[in-house]
Amino acid sequence: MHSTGRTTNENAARAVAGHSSISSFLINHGIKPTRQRVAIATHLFEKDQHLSADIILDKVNKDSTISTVSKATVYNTLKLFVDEGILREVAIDPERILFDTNTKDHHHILNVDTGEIRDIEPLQIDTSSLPELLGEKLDSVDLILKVRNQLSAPR
Amino acid sequence: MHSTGRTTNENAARAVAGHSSISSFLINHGIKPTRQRVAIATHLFEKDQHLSADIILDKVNKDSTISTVSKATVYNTLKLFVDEGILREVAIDPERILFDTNTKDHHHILNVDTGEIRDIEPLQIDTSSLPELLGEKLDSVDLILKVRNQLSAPR
DNA sequence: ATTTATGCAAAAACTTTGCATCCAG
DNA sequence: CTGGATGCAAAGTTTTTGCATAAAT
Repeated sequence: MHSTGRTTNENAARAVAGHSSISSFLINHGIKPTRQRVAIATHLFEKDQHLSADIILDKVNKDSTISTVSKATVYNTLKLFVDEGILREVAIDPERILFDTNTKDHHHILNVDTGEIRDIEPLQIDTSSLPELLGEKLDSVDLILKVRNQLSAPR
Repeated sequence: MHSTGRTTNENAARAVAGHSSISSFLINHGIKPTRQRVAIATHLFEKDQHLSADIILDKVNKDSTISTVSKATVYNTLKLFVDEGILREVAIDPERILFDTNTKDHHHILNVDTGEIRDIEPLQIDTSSLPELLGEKLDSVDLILKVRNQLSAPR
């Protein structure tokens, strides 16, 4: 229902590239660009990444060239960004709720040894054996491939 | 490394069916069957289900024909069950960490309107377009299909 | 001036830890 | 007895809420 002809992520990238046009990026999505929100958005959207609420808090308050922010505001702002569709909340690792700045259709690889998360292109999934959805429609497909380091036998 | 010729779930079902042989089920998995653990396991494994820590606490303490249990013990016991492989921690909904009594290979459908979670058989996934895993090996595949109720137009 | 939105301190909810107690050998 | 395991109160984290303040009309 946002009527730009551009995807969210192109906007985000452009906004960051164009430095302080983070503001217009937020405005374009119906979000008032307060100092705190601009500070949070600047750190969030600097690249595609998966961050937890308190990592974001740290980032923002360490480099507080823009503004310092409370924990509550970080949580509230992240929730707002999710509601407005510029950020995605993902349950990749049960240990931590992460926010994913890539809102395009994609899947994840989680290295359970290192905690590293990588984005991958959507894979083909054969849903022909799926039981029919009565009165329901498919909304999204979350796929997480968990991998481990090959510590021992290379074979 | 557990050497019964039976799957975990058959054991669980049998254990519950055979009433107080929950104890032997726990013992078979190297878990000392204390009163608290038996109480928790009895409620957990009564059927395949997805429960959060405090739902389990409620269940156990409401019907405390066996024992009453503190919150901490529920958390510690659940973690123990996960470590011993009779329970699975799943990140299906970012809002809540759930424990899944079905430890067989399977996937999930989450109805985001109702919060209901259903198990489904593993679907075929085409991994041919996957980037190669250098020094890593695939450990598990988590697939969550999110569905919505068809509130409006059926077409 | 009134209304609506914002940001944060405090409260609530969730999870972990340290230690007193229990139990098996 | 003794050593290891157990269970929980209390501490530590994380998240939400309610309200004082700020912005917009």
